[in-house]
Amino acid sequence: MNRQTTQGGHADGTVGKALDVMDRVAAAGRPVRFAELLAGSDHPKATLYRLLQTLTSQGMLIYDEARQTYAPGLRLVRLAHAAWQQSSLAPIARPYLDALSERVGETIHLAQMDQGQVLYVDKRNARRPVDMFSEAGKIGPGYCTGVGKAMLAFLPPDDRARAVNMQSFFAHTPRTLTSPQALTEELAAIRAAGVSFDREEHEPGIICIAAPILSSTGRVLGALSITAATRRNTLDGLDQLRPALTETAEQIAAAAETWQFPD
Amino acid sequence: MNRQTTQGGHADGTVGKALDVMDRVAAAGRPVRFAELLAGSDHPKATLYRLLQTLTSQGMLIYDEARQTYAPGLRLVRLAHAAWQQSSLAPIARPYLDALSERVGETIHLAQMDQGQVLYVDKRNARRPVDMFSEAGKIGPGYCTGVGKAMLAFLPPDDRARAVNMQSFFAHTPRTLTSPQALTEELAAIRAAGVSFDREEHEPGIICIAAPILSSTGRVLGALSITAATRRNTLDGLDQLRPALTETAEQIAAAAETWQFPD
DNA sequence: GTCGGATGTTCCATATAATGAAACTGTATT
DNA sequence: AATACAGTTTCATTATATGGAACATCCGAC
Repeated sequence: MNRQTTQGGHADGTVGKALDVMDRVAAAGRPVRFAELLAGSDHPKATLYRLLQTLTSQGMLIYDEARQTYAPGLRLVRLAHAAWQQSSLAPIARPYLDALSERVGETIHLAQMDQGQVLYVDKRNARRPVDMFSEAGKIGPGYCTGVGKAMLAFLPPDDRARAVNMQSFFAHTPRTLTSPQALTEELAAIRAAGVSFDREEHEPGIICIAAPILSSTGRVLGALSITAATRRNTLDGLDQLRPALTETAEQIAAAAETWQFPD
Repeated sequence: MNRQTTQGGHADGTVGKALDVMDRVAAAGRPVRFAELLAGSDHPKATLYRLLQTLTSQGMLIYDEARQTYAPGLRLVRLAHAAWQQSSLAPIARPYLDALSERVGETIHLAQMDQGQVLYVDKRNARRPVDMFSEAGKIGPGYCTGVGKAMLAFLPPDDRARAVNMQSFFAHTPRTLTSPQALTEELAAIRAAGVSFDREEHEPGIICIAAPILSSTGRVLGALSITAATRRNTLDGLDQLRPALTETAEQIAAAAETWQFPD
């Protein structure tokens, strides 16, 4: 039950409206009926209808005639592959994630920031290395995850303030930080420490240590985390892995740098 | 060097044009400059320019000011996650792929058809991983891959004819089928056999056996393949795995069926 | 430094495509 | 049969996209 700020922003032109519809269909997480979308939208019936038709004919949505429902289309998967490969840290970070995974044996996440939210772009499981965006593409909240806080902490002040205000502050657990003030204080502490911890703030029993990935100019590129269950590890235990974590984060930052400026 | 038919189809409305631009940016496989896109597009400068601006402001593209290049944006990854989870066979097939992987130990691909092309939606690596790049979201040709031929073979005749005509018939290897006639004959043989083989038609040294995943009504849902390197296995060797392959394909089909019609 | 040429950006009258109220069709429900 | 509801189509109106051309900016060459 995750009430993220459902934006609504400045939808420029027809394309913006169409993409807004895409978002809503995707956000539903299951096939949706026309009426459902109509209820949640401020477009008139006919307009929404034609948008859906266009998107369907474009392969961005799939329409199930039998059940009269819309779902995101596979064309997206194709496009996203290109995005993942070119515009995410994942391909660059891959070998370093592999090495870190080998070294610490715990679950690892690589994340980036997208519109105030955490977007996971790669992952290593505690055991078998299922590579790929089965899990990548998943989003999470910024204010109560290790990677989210690590990235927020190192944003430029104004961006940070804006991002903090976009958070929902839903109390996922008793430990979740539920106010902008509390979060802002925490972020200052994280800047001082260089790493962030998730102290069961998102899911009970799940803790993590995370470090930002920063460019040489100090810009936030992403974040890296090591996750564990409280029954298998402790915050102190994770803190032992801090050198491995920050070292890897720096390697990824360096690799990204070379990639950005080849000659 | 993969010259797929670059479609050009019926781009309805502004949304269609915008998505066409997205495709071109994604197809480039690297950040592209305005001029490059302009050259490959039949839109006038100003039109293309505004389309790019809209897409960028929507997060569908990322614009690198320094290099003046466009690349697919991370918003896509978010949307695609939803598509992958809801509209692909991958989540349903996951346990069966795991089991098959355990059983045969070779590289496995799960694919679906998208606009005449093969879209890979999941994968398991071989125990001794062959160096082969294919990940979810990747696309491949229909006429010279095991999964592609398996799906084409079982399409309804008219769809099949249309799909066959959309192929590029580029000769990736000496063994590639390079004419619609040759492919059509092969597809008939595959229908009779129930499985297809890739006899180094796409990459030298890489062979595979593939089976279609068919709904109870005979509709093509996707295809499943087992891949190997010629230095480690033979077509006959792969044929030994046919029961495991077809069995898994049937299990996935059955699972998809239940998923489609829960009550 | 100045010129030439290419690349990227803005303008604005026009044409086109999106809009949405309302009418219509089909399918459940009583 | 009557009613309600979800989905689809119509069409005059309006907003939006269009694209030719002018403008700006960058960069290498002379």
